[in-house]
Amino acid sequence: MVSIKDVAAHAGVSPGTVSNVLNRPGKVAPATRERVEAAISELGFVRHGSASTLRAGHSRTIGLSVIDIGNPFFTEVAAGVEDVASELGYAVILGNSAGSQDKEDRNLRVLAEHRVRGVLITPSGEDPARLERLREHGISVVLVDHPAHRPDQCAVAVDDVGGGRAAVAHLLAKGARSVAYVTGPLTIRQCVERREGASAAMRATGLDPAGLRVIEAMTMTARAGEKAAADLIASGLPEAVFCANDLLALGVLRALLRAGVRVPEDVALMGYDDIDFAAASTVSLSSMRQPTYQLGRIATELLLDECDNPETHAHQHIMFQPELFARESTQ
Amino acid sequence: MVSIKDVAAHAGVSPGTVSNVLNRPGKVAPATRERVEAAISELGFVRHGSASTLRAGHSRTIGLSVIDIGNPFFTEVAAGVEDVASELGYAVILGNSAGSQDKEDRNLRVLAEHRVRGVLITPSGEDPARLERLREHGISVVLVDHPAHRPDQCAVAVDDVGGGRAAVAHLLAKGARSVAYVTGPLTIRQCVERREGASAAMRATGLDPAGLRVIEAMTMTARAGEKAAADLIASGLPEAVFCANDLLALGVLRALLRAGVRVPEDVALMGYDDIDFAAASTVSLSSMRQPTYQLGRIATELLLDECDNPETHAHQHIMFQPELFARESTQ
DNA sequence: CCCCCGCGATAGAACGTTTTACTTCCCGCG
DNA sequence: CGCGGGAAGTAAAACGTTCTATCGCGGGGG
Repeated sequence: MVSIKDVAAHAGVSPGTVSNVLNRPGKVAPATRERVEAAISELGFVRHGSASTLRAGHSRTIGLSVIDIGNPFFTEVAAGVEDVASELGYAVILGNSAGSQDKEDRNLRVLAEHRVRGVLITPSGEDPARLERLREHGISVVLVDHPAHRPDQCAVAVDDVGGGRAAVAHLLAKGARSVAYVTGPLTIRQCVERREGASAAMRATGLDPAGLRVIEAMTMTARAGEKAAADLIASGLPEAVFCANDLLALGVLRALLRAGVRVPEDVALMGYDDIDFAAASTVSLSSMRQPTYQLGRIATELLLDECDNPETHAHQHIMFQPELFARESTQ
Repeated sequence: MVSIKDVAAHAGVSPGTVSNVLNRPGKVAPATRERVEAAISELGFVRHGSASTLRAGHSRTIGLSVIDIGNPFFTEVAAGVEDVASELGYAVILGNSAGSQDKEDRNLRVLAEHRVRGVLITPSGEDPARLERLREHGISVVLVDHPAHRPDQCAVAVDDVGGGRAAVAHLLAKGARSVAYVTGPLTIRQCVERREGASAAMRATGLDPAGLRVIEAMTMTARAGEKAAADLIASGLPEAVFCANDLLALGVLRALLRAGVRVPEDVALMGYDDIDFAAASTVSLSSMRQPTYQLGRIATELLLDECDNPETHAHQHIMFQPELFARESTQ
């Protein structure tokens, strides 16, 4: 294994100079720099990142912890993160919490051990303490798709209450009077806030928000949506169904159609996230679009700014508004 | 920042003993072990992974390099990888090559710098030399969704020629005589092999394989599929369209329907991968299913076996057969 | 002519672990 | 009673960088 010393010997300079070529090429005379660079490529040297991290006290790696990597929503976020990170020469360690706090904890521990420069996280629960521990270890944290826990922290979020309200307002405007809300675990903030928005919309129309029928699925997947639809069918269909995300909605749609229920004639249906597949489904799905890719990009830019320019960095709380796309499922 | 020395001092032992507690708890007397463990949790110590990697010579991290993280196919693979890795205490660094060799090179360099234990890769081109360089640095490589370059290497693949043949044979059996193949870049092996399979199927039915109309898209996305469909419509529709993946097929489907072309009456349509959304689309999509999650799981198991048991490890070349699912789009 | 300054490069310590060789202690056996 | 040997723990070197202090050198100002 060729190290910086071998390169130094081969180029007839000291290891320190090689390090300078690597890290601040401006500080070294052009002639020697070229000699060192020649030696580097000749010997096929690649820097030992761990040694560098150990000595320098920080790495060029960030962590990304998401709730469900199988969800196109997070995939798009991840794409935004990856793009920015790789532009700035950072690597991304991916952690999938799959909605489990345990798994999230394990992932965060791995990230802490790696001394990542910072962490982007969509927390799966509401326990800021775990994130505090990261900050104590000098790891910056930016919340993604989640409002800030505290002022001295960046966060990039989308207005979920507003989104839930707009979605259900739309359903009510189409004439529905009974609405069901198919949601993921109510430990997930997004699910809770979208429900609040839904209730608010009902209240605003003069309906009793207690009439909102809530079906809580264990996971936010199409399969879980199918099961939820079976429940709905068994216990009497509402006039409209609002789902906490598109995966659930697609599952509900599939199960309803299979049972001979017509959408939107018998039941109107709204999803959330406006994933690419929403518009392509059997009955194209009305949904709330969020700026996913941008969410990832901006969060990463904030994080890396916080890491690279700690003194000039200004913490920001960014809140996007989701956008309603009405399609066949709510005609 | 609390180090192993602080823990040692706090527990009244030497740093070496703390290291032993961490790495081979069996070697240390129960009483001292407890004392050390108490100190660890009391001080909130977390091991410095880089120092550990530096000294031990290897890390507990693997790299995963995929062609398109936006494609549910790869997402499912990644889920399989992540599950196995996290079960065995490994972290995963994700790299998205987005089909670009440059980006893939950059990602591999980052992985090499991190001295990852091994790399799982779906190569986006056919240049084994880059992977050789990794192996020279002592990094094991397992190919995912790609046959092995060499015997002393693990690989987990799916029979793409067979899949392409089965898909087109199905279209021909449904009565189509003219077939178009909508594919991604023909630098991607999967695209090439599925075309070969398609040609073989035509030959087997007594048709001239040169009659297979090939439309090459720059990316394998729904958007690219829509554009390809526009081309098809402009230049005269075939009786059947076979797409190199479901994303392309969904795009083609969307564009065809929008143009008033009926599927399958006017044009039969086949996708590939059988992503979850294939069955849920406007006209449910016939497709070739591949064991994606298993692909990721098995590849990771092979990789970690190779890393952890280098002497007993037997290299394997695994080849799965894809499975045809016929749905409305080819009725 | 000498002193000082800055540029370019160097020597060597330091980062936090793991590992090897070594010490100490105690037990059992001849 | 002495000796061998295992168990438990320690001291110190080593891993490959980065960084701080330092040095030599040439040039410009006093």
